[in-house]
Amino acid sequence: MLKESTMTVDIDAQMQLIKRGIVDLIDEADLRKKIARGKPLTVKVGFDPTAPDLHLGHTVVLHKMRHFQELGHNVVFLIGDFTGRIGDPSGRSDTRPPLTEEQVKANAETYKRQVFKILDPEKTTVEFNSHWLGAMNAADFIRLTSRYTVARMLERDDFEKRYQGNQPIAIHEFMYPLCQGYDSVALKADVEMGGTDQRFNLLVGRHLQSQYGQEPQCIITVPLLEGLDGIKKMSKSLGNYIGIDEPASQIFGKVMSVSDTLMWRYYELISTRSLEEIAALRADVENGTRHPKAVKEALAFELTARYHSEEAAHVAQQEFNAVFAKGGVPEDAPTHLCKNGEASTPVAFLADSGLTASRGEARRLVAQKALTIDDTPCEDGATPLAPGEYVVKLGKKRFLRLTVQ
RNA sequence: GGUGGAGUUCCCGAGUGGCCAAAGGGAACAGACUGUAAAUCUGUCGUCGUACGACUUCGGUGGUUCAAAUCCACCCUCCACCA
Repeated sequence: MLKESTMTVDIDAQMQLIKRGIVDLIDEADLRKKIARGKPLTVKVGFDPTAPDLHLGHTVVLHKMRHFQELGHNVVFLIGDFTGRIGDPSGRSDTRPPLTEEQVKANAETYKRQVFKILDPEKTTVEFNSHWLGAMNAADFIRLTSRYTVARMLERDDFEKRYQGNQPIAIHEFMYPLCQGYDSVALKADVEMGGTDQRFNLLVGRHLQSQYGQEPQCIITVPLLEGLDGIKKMSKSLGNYIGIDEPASQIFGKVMSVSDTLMWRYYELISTRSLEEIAALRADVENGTRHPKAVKEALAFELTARYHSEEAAHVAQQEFNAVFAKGGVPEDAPTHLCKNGEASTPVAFLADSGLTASRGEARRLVAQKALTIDDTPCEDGATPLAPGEYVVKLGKKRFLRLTVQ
């Protein structure tokens, strides 16, 4: 009896961590049952091999995977090399060119290097779904498709909308969820996770597993992290992302540019602080004990340190404050050389150095008082600079070290 | 296979022969205010020129015209309906 009650507490503790920041858990009772057996669970998450550059948006689910690892479970990092070749239907984007095996391998290596900044390599299995999907023949595949109905397929939100709105749905789009679901069968997954946009696909896996005589997986969805604009989801194509491979100064600076509202979202979803700690920070900001900027710096520091190192984060923080609070210049500012004094007018070197897209833009910005040379505002774009070295600042974010011979 | 519709500058979207580099909105950028936050105000937002200006652009190619994003022909792409 005593033993059983301590077990229950243990499960409660696990559930608390698992449930942090998630949107759906289907089905909670199921998950408790699975955990109660005391065997490590197989937790599966799929990734698209065409985009190996991870950004903070992807890390939401990676952190959740990490939570499972901390609780002693096994995590499968599944690279959807087979499904990736078919093309993601929900995006309705252009058909992606098929990847070669070398590309897939290279991308997989990139993935590993990146994800193990969060995941524990010891407790992570990397798999490729071409192993089992590629081995299927037509008969196998049609057998798979017989396990699901069109009506149920049309329950998916975007299919439903398109069907009702007389928008086309290609047949292969139905295959994508089936393949993904079959991955769960092949891996005998206990849990599958993904963004909220994946909910339907995850549920298909649950159904297929029971069709194939397995115990259905539990599914967990995590929120889609908003990008730097604070509105749209973080994505590379929208350009509102923070890549985890970016230089420390970039990560730090980008986090600092995020709005105060969004900062709390990042805290909840991608920082390792406890929820209590975050609530305390929020209370302090609200009653004026702490400055929101300081809280944001702490977040920027944490994230920069994770993807680089504490030292790098310190440097990035110092530089950030030197540059933006005191008007300094970043270390990695681009340089430009005007040979023999040629093209040394501001309009010319701004455009030639690539700081502006065109001379017209340079001219406009100068007219708008955006240009500072050696801390002196410059409104004259037409007068050549004398030979020497200059520090050029354009607006708040563009810098140039200029040498005129 | 047939019929009809659509393709405009980063995005959405006006524009049916000259007054169109092309309305409006969004995004973006700059300035003021700040904490490289938010909100707000102002301005900019094809290229080249200090500029009245010149040049390039409205899916592609060719044509009509003094003049085309706007008209015609063919082509490409996308979509809908019917089969």
